[in-house]
Amino acid sequence: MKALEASMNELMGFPLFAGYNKLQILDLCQGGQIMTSSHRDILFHCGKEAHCFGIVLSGAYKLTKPSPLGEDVIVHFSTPGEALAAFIMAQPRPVYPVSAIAMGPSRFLKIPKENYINSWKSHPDLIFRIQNMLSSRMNMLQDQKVMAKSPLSQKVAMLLINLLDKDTEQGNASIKLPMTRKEIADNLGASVESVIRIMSEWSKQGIIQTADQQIHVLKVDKIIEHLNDANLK
Amino acid sequence: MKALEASMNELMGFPLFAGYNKLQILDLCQGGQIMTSSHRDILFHCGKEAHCFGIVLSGAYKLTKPSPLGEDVIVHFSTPGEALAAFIMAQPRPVYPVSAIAMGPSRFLKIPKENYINSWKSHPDLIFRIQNMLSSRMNMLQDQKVMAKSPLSQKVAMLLINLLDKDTEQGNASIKLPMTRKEIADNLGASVESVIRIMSEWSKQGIIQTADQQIHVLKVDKIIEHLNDANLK
DNA sequence: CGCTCGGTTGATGCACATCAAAGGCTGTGG
DNA sequence: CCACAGCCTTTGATGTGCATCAACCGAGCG
Repeated sequence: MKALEASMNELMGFPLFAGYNKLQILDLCQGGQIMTSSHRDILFHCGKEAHCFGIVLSGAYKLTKPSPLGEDVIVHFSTPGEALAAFIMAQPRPVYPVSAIAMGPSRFLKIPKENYINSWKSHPDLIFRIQNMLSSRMNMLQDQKVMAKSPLSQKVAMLLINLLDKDTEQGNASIKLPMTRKEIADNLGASVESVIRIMSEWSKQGIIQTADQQIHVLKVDKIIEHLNDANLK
Repeated sequence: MKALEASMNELMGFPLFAGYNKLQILDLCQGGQIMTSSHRDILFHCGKEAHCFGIVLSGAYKLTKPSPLGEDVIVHFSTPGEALAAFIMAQPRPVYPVSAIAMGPSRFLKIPKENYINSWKSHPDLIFRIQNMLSSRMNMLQDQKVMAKSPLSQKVAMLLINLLDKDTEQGNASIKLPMTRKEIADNLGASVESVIRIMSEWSKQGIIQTADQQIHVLKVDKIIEHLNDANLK
């Protein structure tokens, strides 16, 4: 738990706080703490009562939920600038619907629930931005649901596209967060082996390339093409 | 499009407006129209610009989205009291992310977008209720995602439980909306035939019973048991 | 050096989708 | 009033995408 000031630059860069000045942000985040997590550290547990919400500062967190079969399913990947658990603060006695686990070293600004109910509530524009975040996350979930009957390779393609950083330069792009095949599988509801079979095929074809947990997409158009193609492979 | 007054009783009964009086509700809904839909009427189309949001008054609507394979996937079933498209009103130029189609005769209160941005926005409690609706819908989507690897029969069981009306009397309950097996399949990302095979088995065992599109669950505990059971069937 | 973790590959089987065919039911138009 | 077209349900036969099981390898690490 370090000083809030130190991360002010990051905070001011996030769309969530666009147009707010330093003082306003300090007020909104007062009493907040900066949590630094190592790889696989757990930020909060699914099912526990939620006293805080917060914002991802750096790195990434995966949001997981235990399946009836014991293994954890990854519901969402959260990247810097995203708000976590803000959506449930409006409930009388909120409970985390998922667990949050760090993927590599990450940092998180943890803010007390009271702030949301007191100061955030009186900023309708802020609440609207939260609402937009939430609705865009729901959209992603719906899009995934729509692909339920598509072949696994298309689901993988979709996931890659969604996670791509937009610094595309001539059809070349990469995914910032360190992601294992298992995590991809856990997100898609598939088995590791199946994901590997698909992705190593793409590696051979030079469409993607993995180095040190970082996935680079060399031929974005090929992936998109695959996404739209009716014929599988 | 009938007078708003006529449906005031319904509106006042919804949790969304709990604690609000007639005048306040009239103000919030001013300029609204009551749409009456017949079976399979389309309320709005996925992809069209959204000038209105609204509230389901009676009957039910299914929210669908076209899949890459052409067929429509059902993303959600909306029942009376639920708000539709309210979540996206905060966007500068909102577009319906799904289509809404009536299941049997239904009624819908259609409210202009401006109301949300003007009058609704200044009622933080109202916005919080909307946010809670949205987050509970997202929870359902997440729960479904978690069951991705479970056998189909458990997914069907889960769906039935979620749709059950809570007027349970000695393990007997029923689902209000008229639902075909195809709609269940379209919601679960399965084929009609598979759903039928599962449900007719349950019918034979006297666990459920269908009459005139209404599904009655005679032995709720059996369904719940099936949901938790590790062994499939 | 044993350990865990991530990736990879092959063999086998099963839960579903798919295809096909048929009967009941409702509404619609000639 | 009958014919016809849709829609919903059902049942059986056949095929397949992917899970599962079982190994094995290389790399980082205490």
